[in-house]
Order: sequence, then C-alpha cells, then structure tokens
Amino acid sequence: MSRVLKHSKHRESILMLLKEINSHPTAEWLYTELKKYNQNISVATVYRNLNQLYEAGEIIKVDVGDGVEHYDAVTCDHCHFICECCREITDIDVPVSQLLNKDAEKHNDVLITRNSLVFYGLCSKCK
Amino acid sequence: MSRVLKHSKHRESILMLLKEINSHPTAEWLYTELKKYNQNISVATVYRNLNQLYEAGEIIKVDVGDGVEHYDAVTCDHCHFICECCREITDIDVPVSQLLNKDAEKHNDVLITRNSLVFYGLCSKCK
DNA sequence: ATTGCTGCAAACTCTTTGCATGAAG
DNA sequence: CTTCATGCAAAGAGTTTGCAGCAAT
Repeated sequence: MSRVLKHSKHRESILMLLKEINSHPTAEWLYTELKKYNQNISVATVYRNLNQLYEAGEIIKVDVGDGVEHYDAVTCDHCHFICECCREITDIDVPVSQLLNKDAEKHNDVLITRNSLVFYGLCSKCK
Repeated sequence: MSRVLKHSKHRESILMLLKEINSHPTAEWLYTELKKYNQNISVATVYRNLNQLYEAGEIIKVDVGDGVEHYDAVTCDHCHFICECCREITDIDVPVSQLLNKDAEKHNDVLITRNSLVFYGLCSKCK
C-alpha cells in the first residue's frame, strides 16, 4: 500500500544533490546543504524524502558502522571503502565481489538477494 | 591510554554468555538474559563492558543494518547472513570472501585491514 | 589507598511521528 | 476537494555519561 508520490521540490532537490555529489552523505549533511538555498526546509522533510526515495528504489542506504545512515544515488551493486583515518567513504572496485552471492548460495541452503560489503583501512592519502 | 581492566563478575558473565550462545545478540538481549540471574545489573554496565571487550579485541560488533548493534564472540574473519523474513542472523560459509581484501588492494590504492560482509535473503526455513 | 566497576538517572544522537497548514493533482 | 507534502516540536529508540558509592588490586 504505497502512496502515490506527488511532485515535490524538496524531494527533487534531494535526489539531484545526491546525484551531483560523488559521495555518501548523511541526512544531516544534506539538510545543512539544502538549507543554504532554502531557509524553510526542515530535517524531518529530508528524512521523510530520503525514505521515500529509498522505498522507490532511487537511492540506497549505506551502513558503514558509524551509527549514522549514509545515502547513495548509485543504486547498482558496488562496495564501499571507509578510511579509518579520515573517515571518507568511497566506492571501491573489487571484481571478486561479483562472485559472492553465487558462492554463498552454493555453500549454504539460502536464497541471497543482496549483500553489503564494506572495507576498512587506510586510503591513498592517509596510508 | 587504555585503562587496566580489573576483574569483574559482570564482564566475565557477558563474555561467557556471548561465547555460549551461538548467535549475535544485542546489548538489550544480553541485559535481559543476565538480569534473570542478577536482578541488580543495569543496561549501562552491559554497554560499558561490551565496549571494553570490543576494545580488548575479545568480541566484535556486527552491523546488519537494523539500527542496533549486535555482538559476536567469534572474532576471526567470517561473514553473516540475515534472513529478511525471520530476521535471524547466522554465520555463513563463503570461500571466495577470503580473496576480497587482496583483490581490493590489487585494484585500488588503499590499505585494507578488515571488511564487513553481510548477505541478505531468505534462510532455509523461510524460503 | 588507589583506581576501576556499578547502578541509577539524565543526557545525547539520530530518526520518526503527530498535527495543523500548504501545495499538487 | 482530496490526497500528499511540509515545518515544527515532541517523542522514540539506542547508547553514552556523570556521579556517588562499592569492589578489586
């Protein structure tokens, strides 16, 4: 019973911003950024729209273990790397990861729909 | 500047319980369980001890994307599976996952120390 | 004696919700 | 004119922290 989404300036700009920037911001970051151009926007609106976009499959949530939800407009399968020094989150290219779901299903009696793979370490700048 | 840990009944029983059970409980679950045998224990104590055990490397934190921290006494590298139907978290055997860190380092200019790999889908009972 | 541990409650962070008003269809 | 979207403030969930007293070394 998902509702019909009406057009909304806020939702549009949240998605646009998320697509423009090449990072994985939090709701709070997006809110602060959007507030610069629209004094009226509230955090609740950002959270509500992010959840709607998530449910519509337009964005994904990225959990990197810092207790805060991060959002990503790149919805296709990919893994993330988080630098334990500068905390920056980046996409990372890991060819072998393509085999994971198949391999998991081969060795266990389960049905895999997706996975979440996050690497931790030091980025090129920090190492 | 980590403090010297003194012996504590609570810390001991938290670790014992975590090792005994073959699951990935939350702090709240551990608290409720321990409370059965010790009316006096408080949630804060459970959280404090879990963090100390984590910092001492005796347990790991498992983030499965449900907004609550799960704890695991199995500290060696392994991946988890979470059933989207019954929500149960289990260990899962995925041989290919052994190659991930090397593969990630090969294709990116980073230093990997660990990764977190969680699969989502339906378990044998639910599928 | 010194320092860590505990229970309790209060505080804190992140996120969601209720409600009255405004905008979209 | 019906339904969704919004701002605001309040409430929630999970976790941490301050403090005074207790336990371990």
